[in-house]
Amino acid sequence: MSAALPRDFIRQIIHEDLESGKHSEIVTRFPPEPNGYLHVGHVSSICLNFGAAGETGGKTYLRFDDTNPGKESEEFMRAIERDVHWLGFSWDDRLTHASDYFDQLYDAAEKLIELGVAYVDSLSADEIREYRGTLTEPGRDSPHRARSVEENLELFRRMRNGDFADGEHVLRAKIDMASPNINLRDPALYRIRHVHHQRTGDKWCIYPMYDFAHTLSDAFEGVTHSLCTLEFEDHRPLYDWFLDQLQPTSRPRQIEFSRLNLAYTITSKRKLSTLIEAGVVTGWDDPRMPTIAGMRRRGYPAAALRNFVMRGGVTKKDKLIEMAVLENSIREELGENAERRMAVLRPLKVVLTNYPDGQVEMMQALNHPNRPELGTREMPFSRTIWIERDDFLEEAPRKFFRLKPGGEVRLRFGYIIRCDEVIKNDAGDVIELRCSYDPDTRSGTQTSNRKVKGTIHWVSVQHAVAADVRLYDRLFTIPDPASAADLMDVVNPESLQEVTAMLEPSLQNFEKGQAVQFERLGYFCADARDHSPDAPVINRIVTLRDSWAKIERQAMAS
RNA sequence: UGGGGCGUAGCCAAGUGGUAAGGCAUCGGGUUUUGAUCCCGUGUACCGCAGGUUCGAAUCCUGCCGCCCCAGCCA
Repeated sequence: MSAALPRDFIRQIIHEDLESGKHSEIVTRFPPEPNGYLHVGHVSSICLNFGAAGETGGKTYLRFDDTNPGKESEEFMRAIERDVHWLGFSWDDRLTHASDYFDQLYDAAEKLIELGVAYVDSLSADEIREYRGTLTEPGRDSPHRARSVEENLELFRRMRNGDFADGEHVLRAKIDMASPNINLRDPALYRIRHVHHQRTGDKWCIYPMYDFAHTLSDAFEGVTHSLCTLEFEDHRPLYDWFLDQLQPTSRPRQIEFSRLNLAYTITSKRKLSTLIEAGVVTGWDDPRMPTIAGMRRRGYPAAALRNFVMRGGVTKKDKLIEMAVLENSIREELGENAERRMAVLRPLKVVLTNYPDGQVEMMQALNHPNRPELGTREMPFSRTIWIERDDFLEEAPRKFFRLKPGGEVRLRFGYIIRCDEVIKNDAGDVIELRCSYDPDTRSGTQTSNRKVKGTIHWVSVQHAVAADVRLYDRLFTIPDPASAADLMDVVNPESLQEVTAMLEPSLQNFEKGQAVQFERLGYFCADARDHSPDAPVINRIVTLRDSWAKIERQAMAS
């Protein structure tokens, strides 16, 4: 059991801390800023935080880092809660906000002033930038750096009371303007913002900065291990500085890990919203979006996502994971659990000339070839059926074992048919096939042990249900779209293709969100938003592995 | 030419001084009424490079190279 658990370096630290008695219970937190939707990258953080704590009987807070009103909203909070919950994690009563601690944070700020390690600066933002120096040159002390404790206290209180306009003053930590670590060059702690806050209303007009609020929120909640991404590594000395100065009863430890990047996608909230604003996608939950909401709507199972990030592990190395890994996790999950159905994406009509007109037979179809306990369903079979256009080739290569003139194929759960005649329109397009069926070859009967190399799927024309099927492909044309000068240059114009497909009648009651495999095509789900029984809208989750496509590719290459 | 990180096969990733797990991908093959699943098999990884310590190093030391992050009153 425990041997199956991942033992990445963070979990190792956690176990050591438990064994050494440093901690008796592990407490972590997932601290999103509610200024956008969660994406694949967050899945890894969520699974790490909730996973590492949960595995040891510890607990995890879902804490909204809502220190920048104006950019944050309730809508995003609700979406985040929904996503984390859907992923399979719960926080019980541990749903908190940085804003829950605004009073304590304010008190802590005054304490820093009293300690003489924080001061009110009255330089403008531009001046502060100038004084900060550069990566290679030290900064200079602000002329206001030497203000007395009393003056600082008075100024800071007046800041809180609303005596000043935005930007007039800022509270800064007094650390070291010459530090090689720029985060230590007197970072801002509080800024004036006369903005309504989504939770605290107009109570405050000064708001704490991330480093200050985050460190103390961790301490207030008794967080033992504060896990964050690599870009905050430089902030750790500041994190520790706050703890050293204020000596809270609980001392959390910050540990950084690398974020997860997925090939052909982006995980920048800013860029994601650009896509929405530009109309490239329909919203945060567009099935092409790498957001949790988008992936959920696309039909990716939560378990697949969890397995996917577990496989990647937790390290400090920059990574760009191939799509194939994600797709494999999805196929693995769906292959095991999704029931099978038949649907024809690009229909080609086939008339079985020797099949009695008007006759309908009910064929027994397995819901899952490897799991007989999932039962069977009936599929009506008749004289006229739809087959996939791709399953017929007039001039077929030797290895093509589907339908071709004079050739035979098995209709899955049906009969073996032979193509006798190809009917074309004036333009020369194949519009119909005339075939004959072999009555002795009905699936399930022992009357025929004839074997044909190919088996194709089909749907009876008179019983078919038409549906709008959305075929999705990667949103970008290059593996690392974030590296593009202009994102718009690398969006895949063919990320969405819509077709009118023909579904087997049992799909009449396809339910929103339900996922099935359309045999030989891939996994599909009824769109959670647009689908309805009389106007089915279906998303392609992922295709099946396609070794025929590979053979074709190889043929093309040679 | 400041500081902080990271470098093990195409992509991830174990490994913590004893002579390189695993997954995905690839390429073969078997089973198959989904060219799916499943099952076998398949990789000289100069462990970034160069020195050094050691009986012995991916693991320790030194130097070098490459990549990422930091100059928001964003998080």
